[in-house]
Amino acid sequence: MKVNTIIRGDCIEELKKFPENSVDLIFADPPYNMQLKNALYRPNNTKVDGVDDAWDKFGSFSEYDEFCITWLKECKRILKDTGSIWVIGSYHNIFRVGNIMLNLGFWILNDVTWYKTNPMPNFLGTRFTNATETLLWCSKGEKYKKYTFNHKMMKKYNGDKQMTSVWQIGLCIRGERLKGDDGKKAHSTQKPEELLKRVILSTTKQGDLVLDPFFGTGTTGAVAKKLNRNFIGIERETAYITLAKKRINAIRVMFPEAEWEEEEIIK
Amino acid sequence: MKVNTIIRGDCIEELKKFPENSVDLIFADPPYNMQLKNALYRPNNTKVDGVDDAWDKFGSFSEYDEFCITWLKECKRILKDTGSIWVIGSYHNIFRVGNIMLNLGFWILNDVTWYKTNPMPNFLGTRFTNATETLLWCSKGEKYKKYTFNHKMMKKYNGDKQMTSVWQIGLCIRGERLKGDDGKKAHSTQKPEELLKRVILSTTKQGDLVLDPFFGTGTTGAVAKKLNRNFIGIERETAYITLAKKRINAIRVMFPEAEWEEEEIIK
DNA sequence: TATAAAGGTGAATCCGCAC
DNA sequence: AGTGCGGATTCACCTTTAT
Repeated sequence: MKVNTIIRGDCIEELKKFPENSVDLIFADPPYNMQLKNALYRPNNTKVDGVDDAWDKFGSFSEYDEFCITWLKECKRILKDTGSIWVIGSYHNIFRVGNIMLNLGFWILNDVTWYKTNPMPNFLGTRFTNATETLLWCSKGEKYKKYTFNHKMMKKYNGDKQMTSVWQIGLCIRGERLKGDDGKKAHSTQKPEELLKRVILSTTKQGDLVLDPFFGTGTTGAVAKKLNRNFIGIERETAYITLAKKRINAIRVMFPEAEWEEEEIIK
Repeated sequence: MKVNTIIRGDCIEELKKFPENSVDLIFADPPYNMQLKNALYRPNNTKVDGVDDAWDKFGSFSEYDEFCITWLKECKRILKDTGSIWVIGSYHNIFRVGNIMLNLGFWILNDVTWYKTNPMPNFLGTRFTNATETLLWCSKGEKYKKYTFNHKMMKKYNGDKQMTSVWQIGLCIRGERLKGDDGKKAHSTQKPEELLKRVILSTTKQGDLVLDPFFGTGTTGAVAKKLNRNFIGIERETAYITLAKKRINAIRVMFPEAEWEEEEIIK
């Protein structure tokens, strides 16, 4: 299988082509099915640039469920017994996704809270500021206990204290946020590299294969490369693929944390 | 309906006796179905006193689901159109509960993260420290928009900054933790009063009726009384009821925050 | 009496292998 | 599938005991 590449195509169709037990880690950032109805305005009357992409539209819960059941089933099939899977979502979709994953036999290891240091406030004062997204980290099933978890490395990364399931990380903004030719954000839901860094650093070894079925602008690939991991991305939209390729090819720097693992291997 | 009382009986049977549209707020802390298998020991060889109560045992996911569908349906029926419901859970159950609530038409307003300041570590280094529980705050449905939310009060309570969906609160320990005659914790999952304080303060008015279908040792009732709200608790176990009654009868002090609302009403 | 050391504990899906 | 055992493993508090 060719690695460090982006496959252009439909997520489900492409996942079906993977052999069983072939992937070490899956990171999935699926559509959230946000069900946004009306435009949202800030107090100063400027419009909030929300997620209204066609790919985030589903007709009903069951349509969204069907979609998730299908791609998650394929993920389970192609995941190695020692592998694990991460899925990120918000309250709009994570309870449906989590329920499906449990029904498919995935075994939840942690529900990690991405605690945003700079969330968008609730302008109308109708709710608490929605300051989190949730990452579900799961092994292939209850009996698969040999999943990779670099406990000591994450402890070191966290200042010699065991890392908790709450990760305080800022939104992906400014220089890190990819812009299109029009100067606007190229992807509506680009994730911060720090998030992927913790995911990949904690649950893979160097040389492992990381698969991202919703590759977008390639944050997973960029971080995998910086950490000496192999990656495969699946993405439908050519515009995203173009940006991701450019981004990943430009990477020359390695995160120093990638070397920490070597120490463990030598020891 | 008699308020400020504890009903002894089965949660579902008792909920069925409530009239429609009669309750302002529901706080539910249902069994989590933790599925604990073996004993767990700390590195110093002391045994962790885990949750092994009979009330937390369910035969299967579908058995647990059926239970939750039934009591949540009743909750929806008896909730006022201006009311809202909170359900707390961990990753063991919250994805099933959340999925069911969505299917029943509840409308998620926030998924609040209880970020524990002093969680129990993962002793064997097999996962991240599980540092959170999740509270789902929902209105009766998408079209019910007149739910109570004391935005200004919570902002004041939070040092004049809008409160976010992440609440850093310690575990219920020491003096606050109710003990039995044997000196051991009376209830295995007693919640901190600070958690209920934020729930009741933010989403009810003085004099409102708060219902807790899994009353336990009565944290909801105690906080409701301190905040000048009425409460009804449903609880099956006599031992818990005895403790809760004693606890609530002993309360003479009011949380000063209860008075804040009067200011709003006067204004 | 003051300070230090030791002990207790919390909604926890917490190991791996040999026999 | 169950049992037994060697070995690696923890954070923030507060309470109790020791120096």
